[in-house]
Amino acid sequence: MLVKTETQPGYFGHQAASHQDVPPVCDFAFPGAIERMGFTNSYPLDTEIYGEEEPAQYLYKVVSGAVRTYKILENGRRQIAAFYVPGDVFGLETRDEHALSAEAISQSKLILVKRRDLIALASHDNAVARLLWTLTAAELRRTQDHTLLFAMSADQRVAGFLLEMAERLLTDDEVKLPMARRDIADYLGLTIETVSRSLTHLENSAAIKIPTSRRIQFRDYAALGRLSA
Amino acid sequence: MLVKTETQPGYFGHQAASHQDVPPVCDFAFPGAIERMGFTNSYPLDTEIYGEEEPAQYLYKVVSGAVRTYKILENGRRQIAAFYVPGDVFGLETRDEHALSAEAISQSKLILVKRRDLIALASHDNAVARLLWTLTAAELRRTQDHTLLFAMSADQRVAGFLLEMAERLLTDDEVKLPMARRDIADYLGLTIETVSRSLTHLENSAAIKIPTSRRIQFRDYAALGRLSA
DNA sequence: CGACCATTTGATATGGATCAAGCGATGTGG
DNA sequence: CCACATCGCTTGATCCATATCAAATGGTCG
Repeated sequence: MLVKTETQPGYFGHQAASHQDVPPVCDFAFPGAIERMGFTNSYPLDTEIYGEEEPAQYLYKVVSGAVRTYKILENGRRQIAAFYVPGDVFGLETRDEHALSAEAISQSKLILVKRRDLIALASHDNAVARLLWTLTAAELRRTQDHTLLFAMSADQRVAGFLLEMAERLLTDDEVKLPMARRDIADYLGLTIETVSRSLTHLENSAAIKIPTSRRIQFRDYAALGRLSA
Repeated sequence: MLVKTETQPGYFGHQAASHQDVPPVCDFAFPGAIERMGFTNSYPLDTEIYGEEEPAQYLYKVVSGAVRTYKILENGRRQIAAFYVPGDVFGLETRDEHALSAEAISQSKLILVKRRDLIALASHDNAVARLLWTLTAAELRRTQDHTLLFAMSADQRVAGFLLEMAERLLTDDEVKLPMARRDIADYLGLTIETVSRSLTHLENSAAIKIPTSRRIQFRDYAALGRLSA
């Protein structure tokens, strides 16, 4: 549960099908009709998508690549709030200005939809209004789960992080991490050294295997789950 | 910004007045018409309002007293997610089950509104739909700010916490804390001893004065702000 | 092949946890 | 009204997980 995230609409069961009459362009979380209101844009590695306190003009959906949102604290530390991978939606701000900055972690292709248009649409299309709510709610859930990680030890945080990534990126019992150790460290509130050591612990305890630093093979979910608990 | 929270509707300026035609029973965050759909209930000190994984039946607004939401981790630690004081709304869950438990921190009076009724209303009243979204968004913002605290030192977390409380509870340069040290510790991811020591540091540095353990007088906001930064 | 940068590994330092005592308010019974 | 128990908080002493500092390794790209 802790590492469960949910990007799909449909928390309210009977309402989930509200967009199914429109053939979806993408597999989930936001429907074709809305995507077609937007356009595609590409971002090279480590480029800014938007900055903190910039006006929030767009809602973004990841087509390919990956994105981090973060904030630089006055003490110089960077806290990463979330990672977004293909299918995820981000940038749906609640005020007119972004609370966080966003950067492409790797060469990324995004769909951008004008926030103003969406809000206007939501004011007479109830399904759109519900979608905006649902997306915000999913983000809230994800952020709450993130908070819980901070009550745990370094090894537990890393295990929890891996399970979160596995849920979103697993293919053939392996995850190709889109982010560097520094990003993982800044997401978990640890140093890169500690992240590295924790990964080594997990490998030594036969929970995972690390053929290369970006590839994590899952050997023993139960062990990871026990740790992340 | 870090400790800024916002319970009032109206992120979108021109939309904020959508409920003003109904005379509000309470001062802010959710309008009289909706409150009248609900009823009042009282909870003694330290009693459960709802438990994790219970069906989410109601939305709650604090009339008097105070509430904490939290989760008990498998390692036995309790992570407090948020505190709610008079005027605050909580319990607006995204799925059909609560993600967190809620308890009254002190003798509390709450207004309860049936979640199902609200969602039904939202499906044809656009202003209600926007309100639900706005409330969820405010909660997201609050949770994001909470996450940032974990990137800081103990003294900084405590200073940040005090500023957050000041924003919501300040009268005459003094805050009457509704919660015990243990609650503060579990909110900040520290021990009660460390919270106590940090408060002493802040008092020694003349930023605050602590006439009794529940009363905090603010002497030097700049110093607190500098710390919490 | 060689330079560069990310990652891992090693040695040491430290902030906050833990363990343990003291203190101060509140309440109870004599 | 005062001993005395209780409970929450503060203060003190020590320990430990993780940070920090430093070096070695390895993968990538010219």
